[in-house]
Amino acid sequence: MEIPKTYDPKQAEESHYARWESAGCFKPETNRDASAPVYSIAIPPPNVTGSLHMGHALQHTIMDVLARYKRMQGFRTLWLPGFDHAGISTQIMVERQLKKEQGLTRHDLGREKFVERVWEWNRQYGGEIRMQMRREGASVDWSRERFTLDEKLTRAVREFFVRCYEEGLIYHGDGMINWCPKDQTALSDLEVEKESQAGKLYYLQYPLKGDGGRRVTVATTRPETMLGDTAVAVNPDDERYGDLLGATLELPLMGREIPVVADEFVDPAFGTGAVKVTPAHDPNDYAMGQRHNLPQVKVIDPHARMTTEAGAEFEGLDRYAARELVVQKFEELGLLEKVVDYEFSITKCGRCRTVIEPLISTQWFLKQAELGRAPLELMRERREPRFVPETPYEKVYINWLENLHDWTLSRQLWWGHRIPAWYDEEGRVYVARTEEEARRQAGTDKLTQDPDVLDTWFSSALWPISTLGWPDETEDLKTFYPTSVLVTARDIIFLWVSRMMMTGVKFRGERAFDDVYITGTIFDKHGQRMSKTKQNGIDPLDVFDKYGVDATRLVLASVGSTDTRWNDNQVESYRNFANKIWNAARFCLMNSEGANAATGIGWAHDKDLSLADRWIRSRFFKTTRAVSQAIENYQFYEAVQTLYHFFWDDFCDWYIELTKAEVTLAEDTPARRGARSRLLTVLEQSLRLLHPFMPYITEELWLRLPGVGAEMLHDAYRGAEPTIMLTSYPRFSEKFDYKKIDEQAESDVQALIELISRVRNIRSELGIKPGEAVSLLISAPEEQSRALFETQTAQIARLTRASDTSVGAQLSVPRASARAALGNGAEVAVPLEGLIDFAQERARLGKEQDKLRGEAERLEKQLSNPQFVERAPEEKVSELRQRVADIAQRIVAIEQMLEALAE
RNA sequence: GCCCGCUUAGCUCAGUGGUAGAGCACUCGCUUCACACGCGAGGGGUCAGAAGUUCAAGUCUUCUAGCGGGCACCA
Repeated sequence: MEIPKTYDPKQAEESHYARWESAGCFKPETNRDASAPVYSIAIPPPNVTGSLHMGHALQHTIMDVLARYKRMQGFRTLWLPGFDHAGISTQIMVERQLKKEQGLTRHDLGREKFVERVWEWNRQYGGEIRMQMRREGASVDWSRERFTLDEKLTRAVREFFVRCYEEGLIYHGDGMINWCPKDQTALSDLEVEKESQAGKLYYLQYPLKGDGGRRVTVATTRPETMLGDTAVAVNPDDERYGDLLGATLELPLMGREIPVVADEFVDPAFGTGAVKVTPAHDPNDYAMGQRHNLPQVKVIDPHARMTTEAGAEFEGLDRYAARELVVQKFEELGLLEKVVDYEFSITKCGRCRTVIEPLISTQWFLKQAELGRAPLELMRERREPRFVPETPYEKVYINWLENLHDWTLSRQLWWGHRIPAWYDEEGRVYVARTEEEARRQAGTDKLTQDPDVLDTWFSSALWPISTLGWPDETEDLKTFYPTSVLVTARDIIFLWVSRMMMTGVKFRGERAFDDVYITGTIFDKHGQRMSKTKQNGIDPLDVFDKYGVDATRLVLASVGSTDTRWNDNQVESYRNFANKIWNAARFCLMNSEGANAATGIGWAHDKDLSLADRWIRSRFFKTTRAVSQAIENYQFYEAVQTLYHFFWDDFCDWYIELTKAEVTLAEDTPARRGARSRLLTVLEQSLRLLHPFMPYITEELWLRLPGVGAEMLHDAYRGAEPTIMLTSYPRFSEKFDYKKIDEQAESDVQALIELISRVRNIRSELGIKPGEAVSLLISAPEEQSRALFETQTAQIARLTRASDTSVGAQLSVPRASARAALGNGAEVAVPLEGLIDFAQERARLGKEQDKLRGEAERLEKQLSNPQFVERAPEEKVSELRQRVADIAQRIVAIEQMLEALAE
């Protein structure tokens, strides 16, 4: 079989996904075992706009590793894909495109045509993301793909809305909301961002009515809002203002009379201790206004321009122009006390970065605090869901649920779920699942539907249940809910995670997911957040092209839940690992004549197994156990490291090398066939272990192995096409497989490795050319190690490039030898007559002895501490004693070697 | 203001009480019949600092410094 020397990831990436997909490998129905346990994940639906970034690739890798792992274990596995309509951001992008290409606004087009255009956009970009996900190898069930605006999901949204309305959780009314003057819509508290900014604090003086010239000074960052002031508030305990309570001030520029009120909210230590109150344009002032029954004077309109109520001089002015004019007028009137530099935080629209204008507006609201109560109890009583990592996310989640505010649901947009509310000609509202139902309620068909749409996150909140068919009691819903894990980024714990828990608990009576895995953030190499505006993002597709999907997945799995700076070196090293796998398989395949991956080692017939076989089997099962535990505990870095070192160090560096002589025998003997088959079996099993992380290369190689076939599939997938993804994942059972862990074989091979390494060290340090053969004299006074070395002389000779190797209890060693002390009193000598520099060799041994003495000193100090001997566990103490004895023995051995070298 | 996280080899990061690790980078030697995306051998860390608990601390506690994050407030 011709196999290229270097692995080409593209070839494998193009070969397998379509086959897996068309064979139905991703569908849970492929699992024929009716009693199979269930594993399910609902993907965080990406926005259709734009393309996938590294954060998506990270989440998808984690989910795919879990899905493939569970699938191979025989779980009925569903990873459900889908997309989010992402109301505001999608609408903004299409509007931008419309402006750029045709110079039109959405209003020029009209609602219907505009929405049709957004659908068109979705069809175009959705395809791109599907392509990217296929490239990633994501084993999602495309037949169950969902979109938040699908008819069925829309039904779920209406059901959610109507039920909450009927229960009084949703209401229609006035409230102080975040308004984006550019996007012309209300926003929830979670869709706005605080930003700190350098600005000014203006000290304005308001004259007291009637009293000869007395003034009260208020401090403000927004002088233009004074036009809407309807009071000044002071703290009731503030003695400076005690006599002013109930007094009346004359509001400059407006001439309006406003009262001085007392309110606990006011902090006497801040500013002047007197606060101007603008109930119509500030959330805190709004609340104060309600407490004191103050009028609300709206002076700023939805375009952030001043209204008629702001007065003729200001009407129509932009808020910032009005600010300058107000300040100028105060200065002219001598009422501007001072202006100081001041850093404050400003609220901006999360999408367009426009400064938010708090406005009183009629909107739909959800009493989130009531919906949040059940999830909070679930967390407190049963600690569900389980957050990974637990800190800090569990606390973050709890804190959020404890402080819930009403959620502004309505958006003045066109792209999204239309609010299921209709108004009759008198303005009475009817909330219903359908227009017909609303008509029946109203007793008329002259109804107008509310023009607004719902916050995108309202439909997202239903994702785990709506995608499975809710409100219908579908088989999928019964089978796959609650989902097993949610894998997502930390910035949407409030926006999304908590809300899915609310709807899940409300409508299904239980958690939406068992676990919540929060991924880390990937920064650029300077530690900066990747962003489009900074143009410092790394496109996953570019990395796939450069290093291959499998290598990239290993990096992403290793990143897991830690924040990391992106580093190409890391990908390169895993690319090299993929190549290592490729070449190890290449070696096995080049030597596979007469062999079979299916029957080889059998893992059982001990009498046929060499020391190396027993050793690799033991290493393999320890690896299997460690990797499974790591995946179960979401310790992906640990899993990857374990696999990497097992494959590279144990399998390639030692097993292949130790068995090479037998595997490459010229004659086709039973011994050669057996060795080859065992080698193939280890490879085949290793590929299975690697498959969840590296789906492409493992499939590519697995299919080439002689002897693989449909009979190797997991019982649950009987009858399916042969593919590694449906084989059973190797497992280690403490009860049945404990005999496969062979500590004797492990310590024997460890001794062998030490011997070989010491000889190689001698060769290297003494500058003996690689081509130059040496002789080895191995003295092993203990029977057992002597037997070990005797049976392994061929391997020892091969790996140290020795021409002859003698083993004995106590061999006499020529003075001109380089020597090394080994365990169990053994030692190895390399006679080097004429090649050895005595001084250099003494120095080498001296260095080794110093190292050992340092360690012995430390250990003896510890052992001589009676407290340690008394209080430390006995096994610790005896372990230490044994080590000290071993080191002492080696020190003595080296001492003798040095004496023999003495002039 | 409250809460939280991080600080380990030049770089990116593992390591939740018992001999300080990996990859990359670095040094030396190798066209050794799977692989130079490789093989072999090396060098490199007072685990941010201080105090404490413990027989034993990178690991637990407290404090300090630097960096980062979340929440509240910001008139």
